[in-house]
Amino acid sequence: MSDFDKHRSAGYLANHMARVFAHALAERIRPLGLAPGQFMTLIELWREDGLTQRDLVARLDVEQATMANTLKRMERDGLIARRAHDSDSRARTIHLTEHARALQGPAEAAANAVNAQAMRGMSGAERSDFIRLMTHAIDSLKP
Amino acid sequence: MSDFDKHRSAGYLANHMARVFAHALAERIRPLGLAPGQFMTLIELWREDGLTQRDLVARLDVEQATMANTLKRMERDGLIARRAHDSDSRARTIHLTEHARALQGPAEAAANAVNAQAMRGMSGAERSDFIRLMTHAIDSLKP
DNA sequence: AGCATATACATAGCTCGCTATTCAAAAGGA
DNA sequence: TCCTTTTGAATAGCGAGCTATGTATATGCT
Repeated sequence: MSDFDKHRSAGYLANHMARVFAHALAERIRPLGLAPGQFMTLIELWREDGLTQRDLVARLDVEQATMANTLKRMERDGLIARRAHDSDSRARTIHLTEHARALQGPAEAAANAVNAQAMRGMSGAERSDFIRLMTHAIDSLKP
Repeated sequence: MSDFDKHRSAGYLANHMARVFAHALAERIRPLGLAPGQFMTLIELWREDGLTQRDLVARLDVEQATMANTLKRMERDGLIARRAHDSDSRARTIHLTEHARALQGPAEAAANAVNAQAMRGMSGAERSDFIRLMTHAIDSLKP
């Protein structure tokens, strides 16, 4: 009846692939007490501490409400602390705890391992095509 | 401090890409009263009606609990009806309503349009590489 | 036949996306 | 200065993914 084949649909594959990536990452960082959504936030804070929620929203391209909830969980889990902003009393700056700082090495190793596993068997050219084509799709779909 | 670049991380891009795909699809099928998670289930039921929840779980590679909740929402929204299974009283067969059947054309058109937009500007070879490399990553990560 | 195991589904409770709304503070214009 | 608009963040509520558990029915073994 239909010519729609999900195994040839970029959108279906993108969803499926994101789920298996998230699952693989979750397995590896769970022992560290981390969840995948927290990981991306940590990456930005490892790069630069003391960002505001607004900064993180811009860097990670998620909605503000999503980030607010992620930060709430991270605060609950002892990964971040928030301090009053110097010059804007609406904002708070976000700071890694010692514990979160200590996780950088193992967490990045976990992410690198997952990426390596996903691309195992791809040539170097295929790997850069893969990255390039995903970036292309993102740019083409983003409003 | 770190050599981790999210714009070169397959996992980060996979997550980001899945989000923009889902957002683009959601926008286009919302007028039909559909959400993205329901769409994939409908694809299977358009192909073959009267499947069980178990069949759908196997075909779509999601967890049983995820499918149970999706089906509950689809029943609530008048997309499916469930009937007692012929020979197994634990199971129920899942049947599309007339309304859901009528959505096949426009919904598949929406999905095709999103895929086309994502791959706009890719050559034919790049498109098939894209599909192939995503499939490769899924297979490499799946347990 | 009877009991143990396996299976189909439902439910609870979590993460992490989203939209929409609200609130307080900052910035800007008259 | 005062008022409007903009902006930073929180919250409510939903979808869709997950794990873990519960419950009823089938199935299989002895």
